Amino acid sequence: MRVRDKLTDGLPAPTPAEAKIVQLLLADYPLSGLGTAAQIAKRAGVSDPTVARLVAKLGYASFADFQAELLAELEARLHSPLLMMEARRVPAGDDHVARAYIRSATRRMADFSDKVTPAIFDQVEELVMEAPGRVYLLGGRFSRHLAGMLAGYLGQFREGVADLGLCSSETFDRLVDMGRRDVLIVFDYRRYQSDVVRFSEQAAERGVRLVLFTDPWLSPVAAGALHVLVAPVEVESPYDTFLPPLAQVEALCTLIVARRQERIEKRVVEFENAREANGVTMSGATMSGAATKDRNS
Amino acid sequence: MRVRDKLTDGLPAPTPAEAKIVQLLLADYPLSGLGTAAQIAKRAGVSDPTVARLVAKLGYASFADFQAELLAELEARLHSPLLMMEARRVPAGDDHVARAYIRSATRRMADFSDKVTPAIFDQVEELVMEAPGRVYLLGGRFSRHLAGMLAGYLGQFREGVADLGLCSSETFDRLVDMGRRDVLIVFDYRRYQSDVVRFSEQAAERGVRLVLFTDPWLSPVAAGALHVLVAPVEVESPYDTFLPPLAQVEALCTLIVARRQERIEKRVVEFENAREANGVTMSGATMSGAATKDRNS
DNA sequence: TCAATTACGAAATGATATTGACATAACCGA
DNA sequence: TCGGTTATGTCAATATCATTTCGTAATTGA
Repeated sequence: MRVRDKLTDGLPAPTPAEAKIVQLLLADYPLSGLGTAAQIAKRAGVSDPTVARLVAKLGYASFADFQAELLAELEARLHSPLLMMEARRVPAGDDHVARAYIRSATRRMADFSDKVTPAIFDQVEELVMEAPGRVYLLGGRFSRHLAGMLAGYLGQFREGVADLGLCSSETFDRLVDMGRRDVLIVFDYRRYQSDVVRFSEQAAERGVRLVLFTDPWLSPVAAGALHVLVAPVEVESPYDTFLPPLAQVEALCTLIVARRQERIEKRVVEFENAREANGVTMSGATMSGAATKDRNS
Repeated sequence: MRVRDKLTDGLPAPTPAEAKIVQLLLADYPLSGLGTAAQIAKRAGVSDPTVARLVAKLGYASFADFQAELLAELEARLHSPLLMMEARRVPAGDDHVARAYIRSATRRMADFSDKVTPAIFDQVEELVMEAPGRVYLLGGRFSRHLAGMLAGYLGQFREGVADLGLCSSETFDRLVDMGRRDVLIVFDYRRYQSDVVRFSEQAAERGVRLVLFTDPWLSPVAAGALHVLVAPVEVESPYDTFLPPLAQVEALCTLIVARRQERIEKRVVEFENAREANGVTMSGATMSGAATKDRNS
């Protein structure tokens, strides 16, 4: 039963003081119930114990219990309209699964874009580009592909970038080469993989500075990480989405390029020349892509 | 200034503990900030005074002051649902590079989500899941990670999935095993890689059915492909984005799961058991993630 | 009008929260 | 490697809160 219903129908014969409180709580439901019991009492013009007695009468074990239910309702009310907001344009429901998924993921991205903390990107950018040692990349079963992608970009930006790939027994051998001067970038999303966590912990013990990409539930790696980049992953799908994490990766790369333009340009040009010379990319009618693409299209 | 803005931009260089709190508060904003400071501290894994110090740093006289503003915002939001739209404020222009990028990518995604053609997903789903032979995955320098990710998912859905990884000279040896019964899924975005194109063409000649993920300028592979999935890649960045392509990949997987539930569930459960038995994932307080995750958080 | 019952507030209490002071640990520059 | 600095947890003091107890006022039924 909803809290609101209990307020309206839960009391067969409310006393005058009770009526005052109920009226106040319903006035701008559910916000008025969010403060302390004392505040409610004062605003309703009754004494503190009367409020306590009321919630007890309504069947709650305590005022805290009552407030917890109120919060749960508020959460439901706050979450669903937010996520439905943009979906309403389309008579959702019998939409195609694929399009529904992309819409859902897009909404998640929009939600995420308002919660980005730029400062952490600055810090990670600084750490990764200034690290005197090497930069190692590690990921879980799926997230390792994010690691690989970031490794690909970083390799264009600086030397000494190493993608550890799949975490195997041999991977642990790499630990002996890792130390204070190095940085380890870990991707770990639920369900957190024990080998990734163990490797990260051992690296942290060796003084390696850790950067962690994870979900809001925080991988255990977070404990030893210097910087933690959190991204939402939930969508209307049995699987979690990697779109927000990928957005973080790409945003970080964009930031690095913006900050270290001169240093990177030289390096990228050399790469391009090497690739060109070996005919790696199609020469013909291709547009200038990647790092050198023109911006006017 | 809104509380949320202070959280995202109020700290030029948040300390690790501060970052933890900020992320928690943003995670399900603004509800997570409604409890007591002690609750927040416990959930963020920091001490009570650290929370108090943070709100002080953000310019609030006290924690109560901070919470009062939070409540005021919540009230405004609840009273006029239209205000929720206003939350999508227009960036001032001198926005941080990282956030500007994510906003840009989000807009690209929103644009893309209106242009999805569901039919092609159905066709690809059918082709991939019904193919009597094997399913091969191939990608370019960066896009091969998308291929790897899709390979990871597909491997859970059916047998005979092979990620070809980096296109090397040895990769071409695999051609001899490929034939009419097989499917090759190619990821090729500008700049199109000649080895990927050549491999795909030769596969097509052998009767392998091709599925191509590419950008609007169409990789040369498109000529011999049975199905082509196009996704926009341009953003406000020197690099192209892989967000829309990744969204396609994830949407395809979601579709497959939705269509082949029974068949897949058995397979996934077996995988899970094997992983469980070998302690691959953290056993403790981890939520049930991925395919078996619960949806009530 | 009276007595019994219920409602209610004042004060007290035990618990909890906030915040300041202090100490330790981590970090940074030399 | 070593001071100086900052960050952060521990402890303690104070304030506040929820809740119990008790006494009084209001209400009800005869």
